[in-house]
Amino acid sequence: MSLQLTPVQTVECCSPLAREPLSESEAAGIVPLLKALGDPVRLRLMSLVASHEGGEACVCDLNDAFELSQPTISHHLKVLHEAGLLEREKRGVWVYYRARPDALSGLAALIGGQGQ
Amino acid sequence: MSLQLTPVQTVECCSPLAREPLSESEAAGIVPLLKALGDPVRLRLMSLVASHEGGEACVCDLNDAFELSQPTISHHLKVLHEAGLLEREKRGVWVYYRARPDALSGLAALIGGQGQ
DNA sequence: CTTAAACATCGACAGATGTGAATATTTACG
DNA sequence: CGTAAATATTCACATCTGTCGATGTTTAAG
Repeated sequence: MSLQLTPVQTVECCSPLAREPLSESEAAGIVPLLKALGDPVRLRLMSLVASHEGGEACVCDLNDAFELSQPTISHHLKVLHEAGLLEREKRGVWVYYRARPDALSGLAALIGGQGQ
Repeated sequence: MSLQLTPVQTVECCSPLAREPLSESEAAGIVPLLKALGDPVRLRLMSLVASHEGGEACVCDLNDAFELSQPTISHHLKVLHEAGLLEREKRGVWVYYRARPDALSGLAALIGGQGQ
C-alpha cells in the first residue's frame, strides 16, 4: 500500500516567492518594479517622494537633490511612474509626484512575505 | 509665542525607505540586490531555489527549467551569489545553491516595512 | 502677444548587460 | 592515466540603459 501525505506546514510557510516557483508571467509582472527600483537615482527619488511631507514632492525639489540634468531626473520619474510606483499630478506649472501607498508594501510582501 | 510640535506619529510610520530620504551610500548598498532580482530569469532562479525542497537546488535542476544555455544560467547564479542572495556549496561534481534566509526578508523590510 | 519658467520629449552616445559558442576546470569513475 | 560529466570562465556581440544637449509644450505673468 502507498502512504498518502497531505501538505500541511508547507502552505503557510513564507513569501510567495519562496513558497513555490514563480511562473514566467508572474516574474514578468514583478520584474518591472524591481528594475525600476534597481537604480540608485530612482531608489533615492522614490525615497525622497515617499518620505516627503504630504507624501508628495514637486519635480523642482527633486532636481535640486541630485547633480544631474533636469531631463535625466524627468526620465527617471517617468520610469517610476510607468512602473506604477509614483502618481503624477500637474498643478499649474508644477508637477507633483506621489508615492503609491500599496505599491511598495505589495512588492515587499511578494519578496519577503508579510508574515515576518 | 511659537507653538512647538513634537513629531509623534512620524517616527514609527513606515518602511525605512518612506521614513526618511535614503542617503547615496544607503542606496548604493540596496541597489545591487534589486538589480540582481530585476531580471526575469534571476527572479525565477531565486524563487526556484528558495522554494525547492531542502532550501537548496542543484545547478543541473536549474538548467532544465529554462531554455537557455548552461553558461547563461551559470552567469545569473553568479550574479545572485555575488549580491549575497544565494549561497554556494560544492558537493562532488555538483554545485548546490541555497537561498540566504534573511536576505529576502531584509530587503522586504527595507522596501515595504515589516510592520505591514 | 511676448516672455519666462517648469517639465517633457527627442536624438545621440558611451557604457552596462544578457546571451551563446568555445574552452577551461574540477571531480568521479574505470 | 584517460574519459566523461558538471560547472565556470572567456570572448564576442547585439541590445538595453543612463546621461546630456537641444528642443518642444504648457502655464503664468506682464
